[in-house]
Amino acid sequence: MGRSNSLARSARAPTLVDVAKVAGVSPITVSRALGRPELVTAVTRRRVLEAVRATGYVPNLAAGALASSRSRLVAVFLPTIANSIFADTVQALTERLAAAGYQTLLGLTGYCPEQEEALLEAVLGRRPDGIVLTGTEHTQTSRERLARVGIPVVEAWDLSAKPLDMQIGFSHEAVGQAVADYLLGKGYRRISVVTLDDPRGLRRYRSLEQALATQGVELLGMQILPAPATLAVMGFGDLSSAAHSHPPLTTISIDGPRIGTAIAEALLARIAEPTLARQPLRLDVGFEVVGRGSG
Amino acid sequence: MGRSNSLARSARAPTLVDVAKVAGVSPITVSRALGRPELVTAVTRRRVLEAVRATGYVPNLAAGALASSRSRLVAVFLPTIANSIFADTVQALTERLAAAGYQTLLGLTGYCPEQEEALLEAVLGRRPDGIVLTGTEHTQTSRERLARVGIPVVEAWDLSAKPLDMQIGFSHEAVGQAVADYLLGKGYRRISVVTLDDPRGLRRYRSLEQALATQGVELLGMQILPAPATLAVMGFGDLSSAAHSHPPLTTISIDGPRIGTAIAEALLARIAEPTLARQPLRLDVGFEVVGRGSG
DNA sequence: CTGTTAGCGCATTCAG
DNA sequence: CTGAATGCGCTAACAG
Repeated sequence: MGRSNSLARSARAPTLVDVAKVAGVSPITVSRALGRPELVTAVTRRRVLEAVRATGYVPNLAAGALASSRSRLVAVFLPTIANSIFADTVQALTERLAAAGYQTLLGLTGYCPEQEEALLEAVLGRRPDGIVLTGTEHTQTSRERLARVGIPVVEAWDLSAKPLDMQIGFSHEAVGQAVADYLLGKGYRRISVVTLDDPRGLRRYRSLEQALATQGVELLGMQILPAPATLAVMGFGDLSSAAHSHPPLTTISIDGPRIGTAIAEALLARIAEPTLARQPLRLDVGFEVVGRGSG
Repeated sequence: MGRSNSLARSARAPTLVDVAKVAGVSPITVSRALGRPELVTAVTRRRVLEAVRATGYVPNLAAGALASSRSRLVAVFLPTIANSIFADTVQALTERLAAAGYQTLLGLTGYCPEQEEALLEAVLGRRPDGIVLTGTEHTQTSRERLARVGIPVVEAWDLSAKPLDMQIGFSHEAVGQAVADYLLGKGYRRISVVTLDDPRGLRRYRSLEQALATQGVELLGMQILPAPATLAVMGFGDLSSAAHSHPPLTTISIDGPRIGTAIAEALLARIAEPTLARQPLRLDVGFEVVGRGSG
């Protein structure tokens, strides 16, 4: 006893049983000391922790997941990682989840419901404890699968009439309306739209168009750009300084970190209270129109 | 038999055994039909697939991982999701991995080796088949753990003298040198630096400074910005159009997707050939200095 | 507060 | 080409 001190890649990773032997307790006590310390004496706990360090034990989460049917995994589906608008949210979300002992499974759907469906199929095999989707547009198959498996789901960044489970977002129609109000209020009448080819962008566009029409203003034109797009604004004199300053002329501002935290809290609550009936939750996190000099 | 047709959340998810019963074969045959179809008759395979659809079976990957000690999981550690410079790489990487049946575990380290270490500890419990790290700066503990567990590791976006395992990146010293050459060649002599507070940025800076010094040029000053930084450039006339055009005055261009694919290929190769001794691999993917009118 | 028993769902041996 | 037995490493029940 006591020759397991080298850095050599051991053929077999230490298990709970190994730790238990070293600590002189039963395997289940090790399990408890690690996972639910409050069920164990301070003394035994420290002995266990010592043995853990001595052995270099790292719990096998796959085994734990199988035995407990809790994977401690949350799947997060994003259209793309490139759109910085999700960055703050994902950051806050993963941080909060990590603090609660959960890990993040990343899925990239490319704004495509079919790709989302395929990804979902694969990810469900992991039995995640929660799933975060972007938007409210999903294939029928995805909807059925999600309804059947009963895993807590958050649809983020949007609100719709029939939530899968929980929704945390804002109304893109309201954004279009607010932009119209703002611009018309500033006296603008010659308005044009450039948007990414994504469902939420298009809905903002349609809402804006309609709101303008109500006031007798017609859009001068529009451009739909394919997914990874770059937009540059150039001009002379005041236009350029206005457009390039920060923030630009007008921005729709969203509290990304708050959304991320809200998503995490919602999921963790559902996970903690699985008996809770799946009563739809819709949280409108709102947005803000930030114009030059309005802040 | 034949009342399992509803969408009701069944108390128990169907297992291999359920599928086997429906298909009239043994469980192991179902396993093979799904995982290694070439070992099974076309006829039995289709019967199994039919049964899979009928039952709505989704393989439990945790059980599979436990039994086979292959998790089909790759952990990807990023400093932040906000830096778009990683976006292309991660996109290509996850796509390639997904195509090979692997899923991506996301870790955000915030440019902090200690946070990376904590994350690593947690993630190792998942027994990932591969790990992708950003950069070459890691705590001693992280290095030891990684050496011991023997999981294929790729350090991306940088090169160093002592690779953990595989490295795919470029020399940030070379970048600094190239930038110096470029700017001096253009006749610039009054040069200043703004960089994020990140190890690689600082190394580019130091290399640039030194390269300039060799030519008798001294930096006019420098600014180190804390992690999430926004930089705006404003001016009058030509300066503004030059600075705001796309690409800006000078850019260091990296082929993100290629790096992502290269990482995936390297990992998959190692995973497929685990008997292969851990011979360090260093792949320099290079970079390009793209200046206005140079392209 | 601790231990015993049992089984999570699957894939890897081996046989046939 | 298919099947039977066995165990991966852990935790949920119960008992003491």
